[in-house]
Amino acid sequence: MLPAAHRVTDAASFREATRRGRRASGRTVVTHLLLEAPSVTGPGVSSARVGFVVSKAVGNAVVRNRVRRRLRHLVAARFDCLPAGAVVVVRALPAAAASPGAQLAADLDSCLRRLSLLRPEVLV
RNA sequence: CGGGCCGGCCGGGCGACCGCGUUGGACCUGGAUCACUCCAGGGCCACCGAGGAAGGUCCGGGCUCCGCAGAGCAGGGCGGUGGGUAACACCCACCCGGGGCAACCCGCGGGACAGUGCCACAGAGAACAGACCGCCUCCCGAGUCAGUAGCACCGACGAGGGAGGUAAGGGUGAAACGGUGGAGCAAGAGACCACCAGCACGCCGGGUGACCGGCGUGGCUAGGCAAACCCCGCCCGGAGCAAGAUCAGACAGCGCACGUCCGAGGGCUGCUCGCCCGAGUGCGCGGGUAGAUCGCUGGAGGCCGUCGGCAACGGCGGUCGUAGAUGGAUGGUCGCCCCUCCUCCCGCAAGGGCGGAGGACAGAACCCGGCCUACAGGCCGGCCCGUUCG
RNA sequence: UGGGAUAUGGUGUAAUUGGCAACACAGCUGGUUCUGGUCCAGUCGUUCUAGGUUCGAGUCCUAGUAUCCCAG
Repeated sequence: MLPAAHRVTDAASFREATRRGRRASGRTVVTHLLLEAPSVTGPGVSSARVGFVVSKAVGNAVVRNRVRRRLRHLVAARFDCLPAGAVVVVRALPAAAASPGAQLAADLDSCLRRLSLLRPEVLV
């Protein structure tokens, strides 16, 4: 899926990515991208890292877990397109709770394309 | 066959590909070390990987720390009886009260002669009862009748008023100081009698007990609310795994107040006492860190058999023992089967077929025992009532 | 994790010891006016839900639901 080493796990990175990064939003997700963040990226970390935000407004614990797991699978399939050192934060909107996996994939691709991360031939 | 009551259990299955986490194994790379070996990273292989409620966090414990927690008051909880349990506000059995034809269900179910308080409206009267209508006796008495030729006296009736008697009846209310019948009386009344209901006391019998049954005596009647204050009995030290322990790492102090055995401040929830620690502490401003490891999963454990017990449960024997994340793993995409529903088609019907949709509630975070709440669908067992047949 | 508070027409708030659910604004209907406004009258409630105590519950008790706040 997505190994733990490629996850964003500290609050500072989340804050930097959501405040200073570029943003693209769809119907079900909002994607933040921060390229080459030296203040939060350590010297040994070279690959990209991804974090997820699924708030309580999305649903109860079961729904939130399901949304996050689907997004992790979708991001893992597109992980090679992310540049090294990038910090990506994917935030789920309440509409993501009732959406099927294909809808989430389309929205995520739309966001990544507008952030110029995805080549057209990779699109589903 | 129809309706109902109770208890127990499951809560999708199989397969393919791609993934995630813990643990273990061999291998590779790097580092430490004379070495044994250890640490970090990487891909590979193997095992395992959510629930009956994991949920709400409402109770009870274990565990950890608070110098092992003392007394009184306050505070909180519980409340029929007996048992079970580590403990409980839980469970089982029984008693009492209520509901149901029944199986069965429901009940915060101690005390109202220790005290204080409340019982609106209506009603005469609502808590040491009361007297509106009514009924009865006596007195006064407009007047009427009778009587007389007429009037008066005497006699009968009598609107109305007064003095008393009475509480059976009416009416109010959630609740009105026993019910029915008799005897009695001017009218009436437990003032009296019989039966019934209920209360108190005594004796006898049964039960561990709550309590139940019987007999006798008494006085004839004693309202409800303690989920109002309260009284009685029993129980409760505080905090919580962000407890707590170890390692690594960072920084910067300054001002004010009190104090160093005439003791600041702190611990024992709050107050008082008492005990203990005690040389620094409190407040304000400013600065720094919030990383790793342990705790961390074997526990009052599950299942089977047997014995004791009505049961909850307990004794003994055997057997199984496999989640441990930390921005938080346990998944994603499909195929087949199963169940339900819908459209259409075939068929007299039972039913069959193509296609489509749906399959609940819900995610471990220290661990147990309960309670409560949510839940598609399904399985098993026992019992009651009614109808029909034998 | 521990502690606390609230829920009443559409909205914001009341209701003394348990005893007729009140007020303002908004909405709707009707009247007044040539029309609109103003004004007048009327209308609008599972007192968050369920159960219980009581003759009687917005109030008392128990359980639940939702929202908010505080401490670490």
